[in-house]
Amino acid sequence: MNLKELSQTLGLSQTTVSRALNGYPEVSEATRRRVHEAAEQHGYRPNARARSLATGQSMAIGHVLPVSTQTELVNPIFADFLAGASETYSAAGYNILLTMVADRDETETYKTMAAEHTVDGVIVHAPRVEDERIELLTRLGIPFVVHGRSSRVTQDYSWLDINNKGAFRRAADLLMDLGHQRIALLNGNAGLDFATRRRAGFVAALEERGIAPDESLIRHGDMTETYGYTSAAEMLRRPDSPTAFLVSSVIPAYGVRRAIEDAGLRLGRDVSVVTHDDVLSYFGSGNSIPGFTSVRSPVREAGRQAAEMLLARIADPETGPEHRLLEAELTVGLSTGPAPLA
Amino acid sequence: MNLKELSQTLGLSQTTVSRALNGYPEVSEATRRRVHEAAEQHGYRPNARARSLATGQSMAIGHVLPVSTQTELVNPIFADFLAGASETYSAAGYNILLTMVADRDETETYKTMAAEHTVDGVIVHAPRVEDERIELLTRLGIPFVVHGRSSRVTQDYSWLDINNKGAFRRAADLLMDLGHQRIALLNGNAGLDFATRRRAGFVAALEERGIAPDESLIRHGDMTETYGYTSAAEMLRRPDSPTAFLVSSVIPAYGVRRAIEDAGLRLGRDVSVVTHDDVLSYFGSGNSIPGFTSVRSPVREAGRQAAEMLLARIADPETGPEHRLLEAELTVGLSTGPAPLA
DNA sequence: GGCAAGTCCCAAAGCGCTTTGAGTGACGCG
DNA sequence: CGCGTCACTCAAAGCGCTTTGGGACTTGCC
Repeated sequence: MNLKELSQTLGLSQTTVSRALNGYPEVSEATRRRVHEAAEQHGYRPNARARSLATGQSMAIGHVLPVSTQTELVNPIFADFLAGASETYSAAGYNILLTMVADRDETETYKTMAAEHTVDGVIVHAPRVEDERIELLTRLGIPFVVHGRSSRVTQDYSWLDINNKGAFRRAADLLMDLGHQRIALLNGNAGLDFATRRRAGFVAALEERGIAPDESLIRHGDMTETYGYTSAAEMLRRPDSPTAFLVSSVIPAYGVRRAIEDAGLRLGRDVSVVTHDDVLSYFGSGNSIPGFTSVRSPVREAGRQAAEMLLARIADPETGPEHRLLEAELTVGLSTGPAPLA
Repeated sequence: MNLKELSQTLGLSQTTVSRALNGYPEVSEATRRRVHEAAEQHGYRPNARARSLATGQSMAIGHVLPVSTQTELVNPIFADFLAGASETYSAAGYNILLTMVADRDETETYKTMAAEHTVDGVIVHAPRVEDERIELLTRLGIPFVVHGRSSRVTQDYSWLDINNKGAFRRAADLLMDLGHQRIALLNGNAGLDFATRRRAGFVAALEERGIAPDESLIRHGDMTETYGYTSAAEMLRRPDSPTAFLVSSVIPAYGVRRAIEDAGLRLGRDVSVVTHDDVLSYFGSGNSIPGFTSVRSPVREAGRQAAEMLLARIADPETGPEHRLLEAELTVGLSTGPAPLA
């Protein structure tokens, strides 16, 4: 059943039926009701392709997820972020157009999206310190919101980020308050903006207390369990092993935990761990005592809000860029304790 | 730049330009080259919306991911599955249209997709034992492939599954070979088909050796870390606590591990754990010794293959349904050992 | 009663592409 | 030289919707 057929059965023109369905005021209430009933009865829904062509809107938002070239890793936080965004979209009738590409092919994907008009807007994930995508999207004229920020980009753009620097500064402060002096940082991939900010927060906290950060205790890498395990195992073998770890995600934190236990040490007593936890739904602490002390931020909520910001920009491109900084909260769990006496 | 403009600059008709670009034989090589060069130079790409309307294909595949109503959980294996599928799609010019909905709203989503012609095909995720979506999609005439199976559906349909029953039978056999008699099963959500099959494999293995399965040692639930932790903690407090756990995913397995350690026991010595591991990229064991003994199956590869099957069906709807059963492999890690003497 | 304003509805023109059906010119052959 | 065949190219008709620009018919007011 298409519009033509529906209007014929109703004895009305396509115009009137279309207007009735789309809530235009030029249609009497009686007609509108008739039309709605007939549409309901025949199961009529406007063909999305035709509608898109006519309106010029595709009612789809592009999400381009980078797949790490090294480990083929898809960061699991994306699933929760998308779940949040999806709520906002479906309420507004938008769909998610998902593309997963090796990170170096991303710009090509955006160009295609722009040229083929496949999406009405884009969320930029995992921005790098210097990210050419922002300039590219601006040039292409596609509305976008960045999940995170790109420190070295000078132009103004919409972003939603969590206070990574503040979060890691506080986490480091907590550990130092507990007496820890040798703290390792297992960070995300170098080049990613959030990793840089976390590192900056960590380093700032140390330096404030007159501790020189030890480069050999700072690592960057894809946030896998193995990364956490191997890094921690190696560091714990050293004579001057760290007494605490600050870990960028709960997944490698589990690896760190495994390394600690393998070394015959006890988590929270011999070695402390603070993790950044993006409140992943499958690690939800439910009603049990939280395993890890962590700085947590609600990814799902971030997804919801980023989507809102984007839809607002699409609806009114005139409004200037918007910025939102979400704070992470520090939750003390069982993985931290006073530094052991040397 | 659209087709009309491009053809004008070239002094050709739209037909010829379109044909040249789409590789039809009626165009001379010289003309084709000229057209391609001009397209390249002006950055012309056909408008996807217009093309879709004209061809009747939307070049998008729908993936409807269920979000658990209880825990708001998005199963993280989807990320890897999608990454695999995405490879196949992008090679063929297809996009992923992602929808995340509370599991009970799924049928509505499919109806909308069918009525609005938003997708050319669909992958069905997380099928239940009795899943009305299969009948619905058949009726709607949307090509689909099920990732998993639905045991009580009698009609024939395309699916790609792993041998869940066989995998859990072998895992249980391994544990019993090691002398374990009291084995707990932390399964996925009841009602999900794979959970039923895993349970069946587990129960069959036990009964083959004359062991009556103890219902109080079998649990169903969303596969979170907390689920693993609380279930195991509770079971380990009992006087007749299990000496081994068979866990449906690596995430709750980490919870089980935590419970074991909290109880002052040692994993792999006092208590054994075998987990089903979907080879999640972020748990990639890399070059470290695998932490858990596990039955593993390559989700990413499953995504790739399921996508291939679907595209084949779309290309030629005449071919009958296809079935693929992938085997899981049993990898022995450090989490299993002989049953402790009573 | 006449006119303006309001209400409701319509025909037709796009949106940018693919594809049908036809036409034109060049060429080879008898 | 005339005719049939290729090899290319074209104009125009959709695809199914939205939206412009009116038109017809009521109603209200002077």
